[in-house]
Amino acid sequence: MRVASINGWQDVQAEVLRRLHERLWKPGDLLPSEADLAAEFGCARTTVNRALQAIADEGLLERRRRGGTRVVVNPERRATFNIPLIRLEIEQLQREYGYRLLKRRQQRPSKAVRERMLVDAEASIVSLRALHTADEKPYVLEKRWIDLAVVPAAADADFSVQSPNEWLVEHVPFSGGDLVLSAQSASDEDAEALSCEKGAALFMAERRTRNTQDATITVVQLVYAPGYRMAIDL
Amino acid sequence: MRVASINGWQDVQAEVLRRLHERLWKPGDLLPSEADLAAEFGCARTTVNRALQAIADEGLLERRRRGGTRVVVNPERRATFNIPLIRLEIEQLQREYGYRLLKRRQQRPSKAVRERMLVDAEASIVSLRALHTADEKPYVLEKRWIDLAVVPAAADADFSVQSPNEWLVEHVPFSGGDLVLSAQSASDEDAEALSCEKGAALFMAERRTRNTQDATITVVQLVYAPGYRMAIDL
DNA sequence: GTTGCCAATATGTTCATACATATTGACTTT
DNA sequence: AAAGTCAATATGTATGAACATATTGGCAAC
Repeated sequence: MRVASINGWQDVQAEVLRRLHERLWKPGDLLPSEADLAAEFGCARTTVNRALQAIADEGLLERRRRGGTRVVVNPERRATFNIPLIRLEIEQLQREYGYRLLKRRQQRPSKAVRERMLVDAEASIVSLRALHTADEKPYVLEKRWIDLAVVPAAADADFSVQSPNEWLVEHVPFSGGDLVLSAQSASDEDAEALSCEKGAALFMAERRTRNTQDATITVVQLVYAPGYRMAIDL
Repeated sequence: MRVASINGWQDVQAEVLRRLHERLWKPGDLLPSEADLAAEFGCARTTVNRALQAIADEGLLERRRRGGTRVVVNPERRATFNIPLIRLEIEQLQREYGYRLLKRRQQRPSKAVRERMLVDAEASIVSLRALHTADEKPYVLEKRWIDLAVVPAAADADFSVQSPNEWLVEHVPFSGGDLVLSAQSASDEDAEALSCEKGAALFMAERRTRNTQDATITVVQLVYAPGYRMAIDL
């Protein structure tokens, strides 16, 4: 007997994963039915189901009713990573976190901002610039725009002590959004705020957050100081 | 009665999510026990369990035995994204995919490569440079190193017709790895291969792939042409 | 041959029950 | 007080049974 002892669904998952890695079941292959596997492993079909579901969620298996369970051909690696609060990210590096509000204006959106936020020209927007530092050194420049029509309370919020991100997390329920990562050359503004050369290669994350009614709450550009690396576990 | 009809676990999940978004249950709050919720929703505890597990997997709830289910304080947004084959990524943009092997050498690793691959100086490494094009224009420069001790077959593989990535996916079972995203200034080599200015800001993804024995199979640096944006759904 | 229908089948999901396990908190002992 | 003990409790998980649902493939009607 190959299988030492299959008790829980995690054991089933481990065994199935082993067979996948060993290429005993190759990409494109059809797996035995849940019932057969349950019989082989000596457990309930429910248990096998749980295990296969978990693997399918990871993207390694494809399951269809009546069609059975199939090994995915191009196992697209799916990475999941967290987007922490900047403060926590810095503190986790054992460095001292600092925050400074550089600029705050309330205005009509420019064309560029309108496109990013999907709002019209009459919208009232709070525009912010803030710098997060690690051990007194510039870590990331935060450029943020908040739609006052969606978050009226932002007009009176004091962003000089608490970063917009933390304020928003605390005060506004949000649901979805999207994230775009890119590389940008440092503009004059970036270079001054981050104390780096103009034209330096900067890592940028732009994030749009929507509420449950699908209205844009806020858009933020995080422009990191040169040398920043975003690590992701696979 | 607020709840129209709770049949399946997805309904329970939706209702719980609604209450989280509405801040009926605030960050830090303790939820009612599974049994209580099951009673309220008129379904089995198993069903509630399934729903809460799913939400916890998304990172919005924290569950501990005996401790109950708690709303996470800082709902770290967790993003999941796929890392497609470059060919598929380009084809999905409705552009014509092209591939060209620029250089191939078999050598001892340099110090930089040793650090990245965690191998010693006597290792035998296949070093590759390849260019992926979209509509004939440079899309991404692939710099790859393969450890022949781990993948002997790579010595005889013909990478002039098939990209290393696709060859590896087909021939080598792998399990884990890590990924680092960053911004880099274009080196002379980068500028020439990607037909861009030297010093331009380039988006780079560096990926290390390990096999089941935790040995480094391959390290790849993907240096994208200027303007590349990596989009991620949240 | 083409179309339409039906039965077989594999996964999806619910349910009640039972037991496992971690953790809390009260109570007891030192 | 401090430390140890133990029962109560909420989640974690297994099970068998049942029904739901999608999909396949064959058979029949046209």
